[in-house]
Amino acid sequence: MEITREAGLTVWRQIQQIIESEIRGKLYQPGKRLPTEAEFARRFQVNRHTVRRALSRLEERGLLRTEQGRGTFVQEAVIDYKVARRTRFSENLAQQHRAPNRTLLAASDMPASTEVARALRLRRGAPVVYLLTTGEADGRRISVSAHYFPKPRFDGMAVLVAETRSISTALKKMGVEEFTRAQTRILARMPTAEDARQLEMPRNRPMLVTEGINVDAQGARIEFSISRFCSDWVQILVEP
Amino acid sequence: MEITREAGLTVWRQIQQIIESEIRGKLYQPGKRLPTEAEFARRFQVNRHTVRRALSRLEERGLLRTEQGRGTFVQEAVIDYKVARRTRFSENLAQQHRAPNRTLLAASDMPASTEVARALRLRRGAPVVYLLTTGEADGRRISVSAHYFPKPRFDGMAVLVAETRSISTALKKMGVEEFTRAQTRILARMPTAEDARQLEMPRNRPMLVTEGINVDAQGARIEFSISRFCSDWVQILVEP
DNA sequence: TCTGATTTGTTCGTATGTATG
DNA sequence: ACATACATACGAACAAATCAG
Repeated sequence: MEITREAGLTVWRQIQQIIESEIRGKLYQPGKRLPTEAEFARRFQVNRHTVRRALSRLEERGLLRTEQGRGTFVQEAVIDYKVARRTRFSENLAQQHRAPNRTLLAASDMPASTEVARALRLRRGAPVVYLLTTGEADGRRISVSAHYFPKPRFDGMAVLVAETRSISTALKKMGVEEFTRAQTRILARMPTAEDARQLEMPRNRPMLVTEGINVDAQGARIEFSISRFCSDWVQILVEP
Repeated sequence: MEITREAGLTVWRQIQQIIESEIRGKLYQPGKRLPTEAEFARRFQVNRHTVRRALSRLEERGLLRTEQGRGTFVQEAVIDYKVARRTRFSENLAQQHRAPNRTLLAASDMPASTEVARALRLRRGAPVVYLLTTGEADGRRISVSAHYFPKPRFDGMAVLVAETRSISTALKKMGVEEFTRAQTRILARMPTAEDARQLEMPRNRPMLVTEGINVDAQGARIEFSISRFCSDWVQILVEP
């Protein structure tokens, strides 16, 4: 591949197309680091700015991800996290042929905060079961979630979730055959240091945060959850 | 939460982040008064000027509102942008008692890109009407959207949208009495320089991006739209 | 814990070609 | 022919994040 400076096409566009074809041709593997900007600049005999312009366009399009001080990486395929009336983490990912898994990081009883109380229609300070879990797909951590269940109805959730590695299976064992998602709020924010550590993501990439309320067949609120995703790996798909 | 004076981060930035996380964590309820500047100064062991600097930055970003002689209040500015089967920008905001408006920034005919063609079920390169609009609430710009409509069915949309200042009203005048949202994809990313300029937001705050497909009563795809929001102002609320 | 090397991110300035009126 | 505006490209320097020793 050669860069020409006479043709109508600008230099940075030619470089963009070359790198893009090399990514699509799997010359650089997903998740792996690309050559540095300086190396590209040497290879194409251009200024680093010109390379940066090409890379930045590819980043906008989602083919690349750059991390300050670390390098430029080929973006792995994004996961569509479906949100619908009936949303189950494991079914969600199984449909996309990805191996799902849920791991319990922490569990405790605590009094409901104002936010949790309002979501579960409890009094502030009422006892709830708190679980902190991670969701994985193909062994990669894609979400960290806080779950709140009203006590005493859901005493013992922690043990069940740890055993079954699934919220929906644990709920079934607690006698909740069917549940649906009443409301989901979605927002974006930058990760705190702890968010970044838990999600194994860089601090300069945005997070998607979903706050969801699940209700049982009778309409009683059984779970409030706050899930955090790295937006580089996960998009949310809303389907009626 | 502790303030450190050694790290690279200035003291007022640390305070800003702590207060911001407390606001986002709903420790201070929207509309309610925050602790006084003097109380913050005591708590963080800093001068009141330092606290004021943190607060003033949060006010710039719209999270706070200060009133001389009364105190500092959490701004209830976050707009819930509802996404449901039947989503209308104007009804959406009218429900929240906010004055909605839509402004046409640009309009043209163009051939469908791969993405647009797939969304509208057209051949790549098929002619579409492209509109760039802004959505406003209470005079503040909250979204910038690109809309794509298939030609020739929606020839003349640009004029109608400019006149009616509403997509749904314009569609009605084109004979589309009823339409529903078939799918919505939601993602977060950092704004480009152009995004930031159009949304009047800083470069270091994340954006929420929604990609939506609308279909008419017969199920034909009539619109593909990509909307960008500043996540500081807007959250997305998914309701079945 | 500190230091230096590496890598990306940002901001200057300069020069050139092209399209427009 | 000239002025202006804009995008492209190069160069230098420094800031910020990361990482290995």
